[in-house]
Amino acid sequence: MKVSELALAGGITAETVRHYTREGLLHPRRDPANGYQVYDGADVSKLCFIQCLRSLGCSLSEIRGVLDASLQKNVPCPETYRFLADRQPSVHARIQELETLVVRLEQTLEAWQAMPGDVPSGHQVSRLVENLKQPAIIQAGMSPL
Amino acid sequence: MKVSELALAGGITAETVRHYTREGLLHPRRDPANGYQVYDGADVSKLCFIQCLRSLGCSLSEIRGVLDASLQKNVPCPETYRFLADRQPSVHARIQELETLVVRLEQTLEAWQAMPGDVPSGHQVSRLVENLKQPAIIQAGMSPL
DNA sequence: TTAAATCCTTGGGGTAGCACAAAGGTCAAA
DNA sequence: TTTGACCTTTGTGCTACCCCAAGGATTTAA
Repeated sequence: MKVSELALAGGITAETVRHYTREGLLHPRRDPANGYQVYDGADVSKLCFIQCLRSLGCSLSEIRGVLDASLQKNVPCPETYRFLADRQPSVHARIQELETLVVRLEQTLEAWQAMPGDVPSGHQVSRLVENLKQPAIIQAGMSPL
Repeated sequence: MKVSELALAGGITAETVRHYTREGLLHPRRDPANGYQVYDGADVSKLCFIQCLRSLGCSLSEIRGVLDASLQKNVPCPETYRFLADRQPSVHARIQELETLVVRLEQTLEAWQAMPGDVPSGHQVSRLVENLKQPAIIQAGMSPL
């Protein structure tokens, strides 16, 4: 299969597939006839795995590491286990963070809606948004997870 | 207060404060004596607000928009309400996504641990990680939330 | 069969949200 | 007064992409 076919299967763009390939996450073979990059079914499931890890906050180089390790030993190795296990706390923390924020957000919006008048104005409203100005639960650098 | 003091108060780096200032999110006054950027208490709560919105997945330019609108009318305006309200679904979706992924992750790790032998190897393990290769629940472009 | 539309390639540039380093000015304590 | 920790601006680098253009290959439709 060609780039855009793999991209379609993985729900991403061909550009991103090319990017992953450039970064050494995918290893297509070359069609000698036309120089096209050729992927197979294994690359589709690899791509799903990549997307899971991306969504769990892993960088491309980390993912490359996991992929390379699994590939070398031809099986998911202890390093992969460690790596995945280490991810857990930060994912839980991120979920917690988002849940806290969404509650704050909802409180703010509800209070806003409950206010008399179509277009709430004045320092009434100012106090509502104060809710969203509370000190962040966010730890440095964790947000983009 | 100076950059690094504000940074400390907000739990971020001075570089990031400077970045936000360059991007027009913060508007410090200048100490004419030494050219230092001077911030006040309002900037601290502004910074908390910024971090909340960042954590909810807003870009700096979006945040600048909200901040400018609130500043112009001297009060959080309907646009701000709309903006915040529009955020809700994607935050819920992201929480859902992370929860699904974390369950998969835990299943994978539990199954891994339950396996006989200290260093699980062979195609036994391969099948475990297959769990993480299921088609992504992820919608294009939503992950970095 | 030939022309048009749609792929593919490489290459370069742009983006956000920072981090880091250089070169110089400032400030408070010893 | 000197040291060391701060501040300033400027500029470069990073990650994980996206978008565009030039030029070749392939597919499709007349």
